[in-house]
Amino acid sequence: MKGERTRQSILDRAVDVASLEGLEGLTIGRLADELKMSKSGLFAHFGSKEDLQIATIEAAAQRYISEIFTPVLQQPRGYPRLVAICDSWLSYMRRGVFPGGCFFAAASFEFDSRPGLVRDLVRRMMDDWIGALERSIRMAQEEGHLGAEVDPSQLAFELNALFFGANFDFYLRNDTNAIEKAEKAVRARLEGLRIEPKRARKMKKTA
Amino acid sequence: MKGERTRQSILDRAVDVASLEGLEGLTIGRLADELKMSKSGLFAHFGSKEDLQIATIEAAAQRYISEIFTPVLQQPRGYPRLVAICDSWLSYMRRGVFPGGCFFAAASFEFDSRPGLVRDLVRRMMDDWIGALERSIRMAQEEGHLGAEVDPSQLAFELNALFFGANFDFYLRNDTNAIEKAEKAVRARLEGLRIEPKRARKMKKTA
DNA sequence: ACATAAAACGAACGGTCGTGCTATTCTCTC
DNA sequence: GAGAGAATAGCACGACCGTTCGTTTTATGT
Repeated sequence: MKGERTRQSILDRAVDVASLEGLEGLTIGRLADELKMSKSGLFAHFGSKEDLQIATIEAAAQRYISEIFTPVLQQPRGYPRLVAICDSWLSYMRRGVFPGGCFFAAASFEFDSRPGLVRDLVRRMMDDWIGALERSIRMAQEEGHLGAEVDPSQLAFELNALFFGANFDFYLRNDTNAIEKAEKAVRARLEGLRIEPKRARKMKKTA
Repeated sequence: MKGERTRQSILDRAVDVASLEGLEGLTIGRLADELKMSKSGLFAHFGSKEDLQIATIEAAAQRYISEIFTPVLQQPRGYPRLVAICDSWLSYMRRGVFPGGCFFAAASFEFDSRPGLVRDLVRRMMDDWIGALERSIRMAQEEGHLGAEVDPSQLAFELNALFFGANFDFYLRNDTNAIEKAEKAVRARLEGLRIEPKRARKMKKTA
């Protein structure tokens, strides 16, 4: 099917444009021009602007997952994998996977008070992301690498905040040390909570 | 002058709308309808959309400053004032000073990769804000409340990130504990760096 | 190679955008 | 309270928005 290939190339570009101009700033005419196709030809792949936005978010999520999670799945469960996820996020920022900064940070702030299907999806995606962070924190607890008193939801909140902070400092303020600052804060926070390997006890229990 | 009063009422509304729909989503026609005046009558106060956006940002900054900074200036310099600023920010979030969440968090992520006068102004505003945070951290060092090894730019980065994180968690994820999470993280971070007044040491337990 | 279905196009629609211009209405000052 | 000047309204323009529809091109299966 040729259609599927075209659709994918549209979405690839749409993701980049949306990371730069926002999901609402993404327009069908402009996208069509950039891809040298007609507005109506492009439009036919989606049926509405909202559907295009939704498909764009889904495409961005695929990129996000494959850039951040796929590489760390081979890391050993627990603390090492948690650190790997954080490093992976910061590397994803450094590599400029989306030209306008983290797609989901931008979409989160763009749609945080705009009811509709798009907002609902953005929220679901971010719930998944925070949920994944929490899960990896819990795994580290189960492996005995983090104390049981650590609140996964609290720690996930803090780590995510530092990531968004890095995006802000890097893309708006053009602080070349933005990512190092986030890295430093993340490392200090995690190491402060870590149970040192020598004295680490294995406490494999399902919560 | 009547014009000045009208202009102010336009900007009051513009700030609210922009916090909800973004500075780009703010349109002259819609704003005129809401204020029951003509597009051209409203437009005449500014001369261009970009000027309206810039005036809106300046109006939002006034609100920001009067809601966050003015109340804390009577706090004693140093650690108490630094804590007061943080508390004040979180209270500002809790009170819903802008209906769509922190105006500047939204504007920061909307314009972080959109060259132009608007972006330049948003950036200057955020530089000022971070600068103010850094200054209050340095004051606390000068007063001997924080160790000299603390890097003001690093700490300001972290505090700001936690504030933005609260905005994200509260407005997109509707987490009613968002602000408490940020508060907890901020308090823990600051207390960890604090040099306890010699005579006033007391045991504190944190849940 | 041909029939058929999929994909892309071109033109047009009603709306809204930002922005001019001119005319009218209101508000201050004397 | 009248005249001057500021403030607002009315209307039109061109550009672009998302969307529809009928046509033409291109790809696919036999």
